[in-house]
Amino acid sequence: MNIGQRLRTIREERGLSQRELASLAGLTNGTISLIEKNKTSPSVASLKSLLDAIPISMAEFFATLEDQETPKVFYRKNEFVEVSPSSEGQVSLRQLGNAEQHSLQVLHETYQPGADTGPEWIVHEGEEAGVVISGEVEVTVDGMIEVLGAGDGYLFDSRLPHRFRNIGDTVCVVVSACTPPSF
Amino acid sequence: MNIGQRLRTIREERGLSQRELASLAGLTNGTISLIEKNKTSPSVASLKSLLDAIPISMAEFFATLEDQETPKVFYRKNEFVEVSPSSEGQVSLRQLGNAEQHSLQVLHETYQPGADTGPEWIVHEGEEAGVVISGEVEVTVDGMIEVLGAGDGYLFDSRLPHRFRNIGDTVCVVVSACTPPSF
DNA sequence: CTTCATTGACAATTAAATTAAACGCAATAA
DNA sequence: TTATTGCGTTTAATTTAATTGTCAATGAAG
Repeated sequence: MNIGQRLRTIREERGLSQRELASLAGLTNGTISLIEKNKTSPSVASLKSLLDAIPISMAEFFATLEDQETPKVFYRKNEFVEVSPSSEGQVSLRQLGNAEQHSLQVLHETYQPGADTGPEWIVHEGEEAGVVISGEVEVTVDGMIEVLGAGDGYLFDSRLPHRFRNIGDTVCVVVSACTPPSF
Repeated sequence: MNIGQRLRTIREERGLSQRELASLAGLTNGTISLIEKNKTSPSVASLKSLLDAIPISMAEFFATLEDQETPKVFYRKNEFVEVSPSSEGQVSLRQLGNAEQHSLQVLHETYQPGADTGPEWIVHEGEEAGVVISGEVEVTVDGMIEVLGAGDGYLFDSRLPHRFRNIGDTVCVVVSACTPPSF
């Protein structure tokens, strides 16, 4: 659905800061930040307050949001959705399309030098594969460690504990696919 | 907004029970019950799940909801919204219009025999007045107690602690007004 | 009438959204 | 430099929504 991007767009169109809109709507700037980053799904009541303050109707808000929602096939690079859970800026996971509606999740991943998805192990259902586009990444799967460079790839059962680390001194870019989508 | 009534209407149009819709949407029947009674404001994500299961788009849902939202002046009796906080069934507070947008709140109140808004005192901003339509009600305001019958009325500063009790053996009906709306 | 199934509602618990207070960053001015 | 202001973000605590496990009421079947 990407409520967040839509809200941010119309907020910025009006030249409002998160704090300004927050005070108009009777909410806090923190809440707006979380909503715009799709870290939380606002209650209908909260969203209504925000839209009343802008102002724009719920129907309008969702109309243009759902228009672009007819089976979408092509995505420009700025349409990828950032989904990195802990946003330390070290790891960027940019998702192709609005997942959840598909049984396939494709990510455009960027690992800054030193970036690390661990040390807690990632475990989830499905299978996972990827190709390294540039840089180097150390991939650990169920105890097996390998350093992959541009052109290399991986494929494993996601239920095996796994971890990614950029141990080099250049940015590492990976394109990966998971099924079913989860993380 | 009355999300609840709108949801209930379209759900019943499709001949779905709360449980059926709940399982389709991946929620629980309890949640739907609360939403339909306007006891909670669902998250956009929850509402989306429900509407996808019906199915109907968000825009559609809010469009017809906001259509009837152009400055409404007349209300049929079935359009009053029940707002009694603790629904013991003893006290019914049916609100004229969709408050919050107005600085005046009018309630059509029904007190069953023995019904009591106490013993905790009600205190809020504004003024409050009412007329007894039928039956008898004991009204206590700031320690002053009076029993009012059909045709009688009251008017006081809402900041004074107050309480209503139907001490008779017949249903008591009162029409009241508050400003600003709150309870 | 009893039994079984289904309905909507509710209280207590769990999960999630929201707040309040910070933080880091960039631009500006002293 | 060193404050100062305004921005978006983040974290912990609080508030609110959602779930779970009932409950009484209704209706159909035996």
